[in-house]
Amino acid sequence: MKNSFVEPCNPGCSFCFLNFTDVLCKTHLFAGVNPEEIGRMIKMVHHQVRKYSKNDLIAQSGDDYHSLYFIVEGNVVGEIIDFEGKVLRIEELHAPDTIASAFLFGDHTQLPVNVTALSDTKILILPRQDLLRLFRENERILRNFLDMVCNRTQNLTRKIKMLSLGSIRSKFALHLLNQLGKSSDDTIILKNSQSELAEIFGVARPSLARVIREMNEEGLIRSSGKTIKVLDKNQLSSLLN
Amino acid sequence: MKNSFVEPCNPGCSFCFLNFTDVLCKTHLFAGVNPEEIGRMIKMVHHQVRKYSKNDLIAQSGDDYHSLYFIVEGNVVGEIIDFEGKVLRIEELHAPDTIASAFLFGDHTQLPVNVTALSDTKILILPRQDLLRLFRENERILRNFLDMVCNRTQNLTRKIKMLSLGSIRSKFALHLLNQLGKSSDDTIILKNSQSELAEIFGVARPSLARVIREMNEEGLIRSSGKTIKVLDKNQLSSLLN
DNA sequence: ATATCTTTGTAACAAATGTTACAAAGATTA
DNA sequence: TAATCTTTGTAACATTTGTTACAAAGATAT
Repeated sequence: MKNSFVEPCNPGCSFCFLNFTDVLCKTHLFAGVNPEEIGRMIKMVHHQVRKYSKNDLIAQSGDDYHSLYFIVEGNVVGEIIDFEGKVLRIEELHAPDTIASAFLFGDHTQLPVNVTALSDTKILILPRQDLLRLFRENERILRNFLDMVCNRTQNLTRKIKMLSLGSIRSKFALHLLNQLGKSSDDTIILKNSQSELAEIFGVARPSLARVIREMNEEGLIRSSGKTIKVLDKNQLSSLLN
Repeated sequence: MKNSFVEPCNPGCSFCFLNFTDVLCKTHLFAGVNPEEIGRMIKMVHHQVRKYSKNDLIAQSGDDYHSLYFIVEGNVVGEIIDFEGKVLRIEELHAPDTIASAFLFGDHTQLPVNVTALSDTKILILPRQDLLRLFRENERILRNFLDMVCNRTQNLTRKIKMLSLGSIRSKFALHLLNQLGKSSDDTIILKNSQSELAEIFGVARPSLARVIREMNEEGLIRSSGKTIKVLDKNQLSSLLN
């Protein structure tokens, strides 16, 4: 595991991030920056690599999140603890994800979750001020960060649009119209199973199946398995009100 | 309306943004930057002020959004047009809002809506590259932009959490626990009417009223009007699974 | 081909939510 | 105070969705 050929970034550095520049250039933040340049950039600013063992607490709900945490090795989980001490909600992150980048700026920088190591994990830590310095030094890194947050905003917005639609019928209609948008053909081949779609919509699988059958009976679509032909686009889009 | 004392920012400038620095310093992006500095910064980069009359189309769905649009005067609306030409969804923006800042970066920079002037409107336009230049020149502006997008991400995430909860009961429980979070007292005074809450939750108002009555009957809460005392915090939080 | 697993289709019933309508209680204004 | 408007509480009924269970159809591995 340990790479004995890597010189530490400075004489006091006991466990150097330079072991992980190949991982870092796979993160969104450093995409398109070559490993040498990443090394040069990070050496310029304050940084730290920390090792955690399985089940170690990496960060605690309520902590002020003033540094960006990159997972360079391992897996972590975000958990909310309720009043009784029970675990409530879980999101898993894997190596080369970035932890909670949306909480590094904005009015509330307190973490909303406990972050725990699921396996032996190594984290590169960059203080907020030093990340800002990287933004000034390398516009590509700034662009990458802006792309990350804007992409997330767009995804969240899409998800809210989906969840805001009242009925299963309208959620499915939105999904069909989105898939249709690209091609001029009226036939769609679903990429997800019914179970997956039901999960995305936040509904029960048999309920989705029933709605699909009803839409067939009413002549809105003609479906068989994953292949669906849209027969009445206008009526579908009128479901989105 | 016209301020005859303002010198244009350059000799070729027919309608100068310098009329609006007092508006711009109220935008999130330029918050904390004084009007003189805003003037100095914007003069350095490409920019444009455009006037629109009521009902003018400002930007069209599908347009590549390569410049940031500031509303310095007036009101606009974002609309989605369906296959039949009917207007589907509406969001209003007012003077000093910024239009669609989440679509200036990321993988998809095509606008998802038509933007139309609701009244006589003036828009300051800053190309993406020039906004990036402002970010390099003034860290406060960069911080403001990062704060804006991160705040939005946090809000959207909260909203998704709310919408993902299946039942009205659990949505109301989450709302109560959020309000409670700050104070150590167990009594809450709701800030919204039932109708507003129902709107936020995306449910029907009488349905919410029914759920509140049931939670009273079961001894979870004791409510009368907008005053609610939480009696069983543990059971409330167990609704969030 | 057989066995096994996953996906899809369906039905019966339970539970939750929406709809509509109206009355009571507060709040506001003349 | 009276009149009016808004908010809240409630009931009856319709509609939608969830739950559970099972069968049929595909897919995959042996």
